[in-house]
Amino acid sequence: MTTPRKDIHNSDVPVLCQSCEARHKGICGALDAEELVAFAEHTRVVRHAAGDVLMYEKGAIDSYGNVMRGVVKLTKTLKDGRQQIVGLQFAPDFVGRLHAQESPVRVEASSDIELCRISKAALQKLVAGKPALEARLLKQALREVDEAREWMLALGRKTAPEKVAGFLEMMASHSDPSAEESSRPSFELSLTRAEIADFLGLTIGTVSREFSRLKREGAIDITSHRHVTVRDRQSLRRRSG
Amino acid sequence: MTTPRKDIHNSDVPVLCQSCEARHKGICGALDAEELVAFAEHTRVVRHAAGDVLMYEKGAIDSYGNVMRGVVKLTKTLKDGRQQIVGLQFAPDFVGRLHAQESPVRVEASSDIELCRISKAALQKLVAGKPALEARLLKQALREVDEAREWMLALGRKTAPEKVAGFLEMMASHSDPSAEESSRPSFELSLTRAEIADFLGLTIGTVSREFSRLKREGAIDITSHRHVTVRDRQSLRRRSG
DNA sequence: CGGAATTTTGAATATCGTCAAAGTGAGTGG
DNA sequence: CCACTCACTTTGACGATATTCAAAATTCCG
Repeated sequence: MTTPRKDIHNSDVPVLCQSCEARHKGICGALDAEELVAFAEHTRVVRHAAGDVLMYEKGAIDSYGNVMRGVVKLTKTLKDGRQQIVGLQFAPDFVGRLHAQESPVRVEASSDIELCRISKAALQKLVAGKPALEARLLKQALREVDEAREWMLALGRKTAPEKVAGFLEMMASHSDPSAEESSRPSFELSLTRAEIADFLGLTIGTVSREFSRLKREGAIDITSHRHVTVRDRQSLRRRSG
Repeated sequence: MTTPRKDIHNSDVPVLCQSCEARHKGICGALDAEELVAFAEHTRVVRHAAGDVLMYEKGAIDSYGNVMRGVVKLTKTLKDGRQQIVGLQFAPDFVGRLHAQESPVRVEASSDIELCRISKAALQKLVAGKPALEARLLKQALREVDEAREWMLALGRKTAPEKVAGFLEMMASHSDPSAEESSRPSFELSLTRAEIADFLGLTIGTVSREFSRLKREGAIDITSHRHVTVRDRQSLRRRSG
C-alpha cells in the first residue's frame, strides 16, 4: 500500500507518512498535508537486505530516497580495493547526490533497510517547484559537511586507541543521548569489525586489539562480539582525544 | 568604493561585481542586475593578511563572505593542539556556516586575501527572499561534501607517498587543468610544508622526505622550496594510488 | 551439532613519527 | 649591496605505532 487514498480530506496525510520520521525531521517537513499527498504519488517504499548495493561509485543515479529504517553505508574505494566508509545514514536522512550525473560514492545497505524511494525525474520536478524542499536539502548537506570534517580530524590526527574509543563513545551517545557520565549504555554494533576498520581508517586487527584492551582495562564489556556495554563512560571520553 | 552608484540604469551592475568571479560562478550568479545592486548595498570588500583568523572554531559567526582573491584555510584542532586542515576555499567560494550559531571550523587566511563581506543578518534576509540563492548554496555544499569524502579516503587509506603524490597532482591539475600527460605544470605552492602536513595528516618531516624522494626519482623539480615543476605527470598519477 | 564466517591473538615487519642538527632562503637593516 | 637573522626546510638516527600474515578461538546459523 504505497498509494495514498484519494478521498481523504485535505488535512489528512498519507498513511505511510504518518509514522515516517522524514515527515517532520526529514525533507518532508517542508511539505503541508496537501503537498504530502502529491509527493506520495511519486514515492514507493522499498526494502533491501543488508549488503544490497543501491548505487555504485561512479554509477548512474536514477532515484533518490529517504531512509525509513536501518543504516545506509557510503563508501569509496581505491583501485587496489582499499576501502573507506565516508558516511553513515539513518532515518530520516535523504539518500542520493543531487545535481550530479554519477554517484561519487557507493551506497549500500549496512543492515536490512526500508527506503521511501522517488524517481530522479520526479524529485527534480518537485524540488524545482518547492524552494522549502531545497532549504531542507541544504540543511542536511551542511550537516554532512560538518560530520565529514569532524571525521577528517579523526582520520588524519587521532591514534588508533583514540579512534576506537571515540567510535564507541559515539555509539554510546547514540544509544543513550543523556550524556550522563554515570550511565552505562549497552548496545548492538550494527557494523562488523571489518566495517569499523573501514570507518576508522584502521585494519581489523588493530580494531580488535583496541577492543580487547578497552575490555581488559575495564572501560567496556564485550559479549558475543556484537554486543557492547560501556562500564566507564568517562574513561572512554578521556581516551578519545 | 564599495557603494554602488545610484544613478545607473537597471541593466548596470555594481562596479565591483563586474570583475568578480562570484558574479557568475559563485552565489551572485543567482541574481540579476537589479538584485546585484540591492545585494551590493550590504556588502563591503575587506582585505586580510595571511594568517588572519576570520572565525574561530566554536566561535560566533557574525558575517559571511565570498572569496574574491587568495586562499582561505579551514582547520580543526584537538585539545592537545594536533591540527587538521579540513577545507581550502578559493574564489568564488562562499565562506561561513549557514544555519549555525557557532563555526564548526577555524577560518583563516592562508594567503593575503580579499573577501566580499556581508553581515549575517543581511545575508539571512536576502536568502529568505531569494530561493535561487539557496540553490547556489546547496550546490556549493554538495561540492564540499564530495571534496571532504574524497579527502577522507586519502586520509584513511592512502600511504604517505600516495598522499604527497596525490597532493602535487591536485596542485598540478589546478595550475594546468588540461590533464595532458605530457604537460609539465609549474607552480608556486600556497602552503608551507607544515600546512601540507596538516592537510595530509602527516608530519612535516614525512612531507619533506617525500618531496625529496620525488625530486631524486625525477618526478618533480623543486626550486626555492615553494616552487615546484612537474617533470613526469604520469609518474605522479601512478604514485597517487 | 557442525561448518563457515568472524574475531582474537601473536610475532615479525614496515611505516611513519620524534627529536635534533644542519642547511637554505627571504627579508631587514647597516 | 652585503651580512645577518629568523623562519622554514631538509636530513639522519632512532623509536613508537600500526600493519601483515598466520594460527587459534569464538560465534553464528543452519
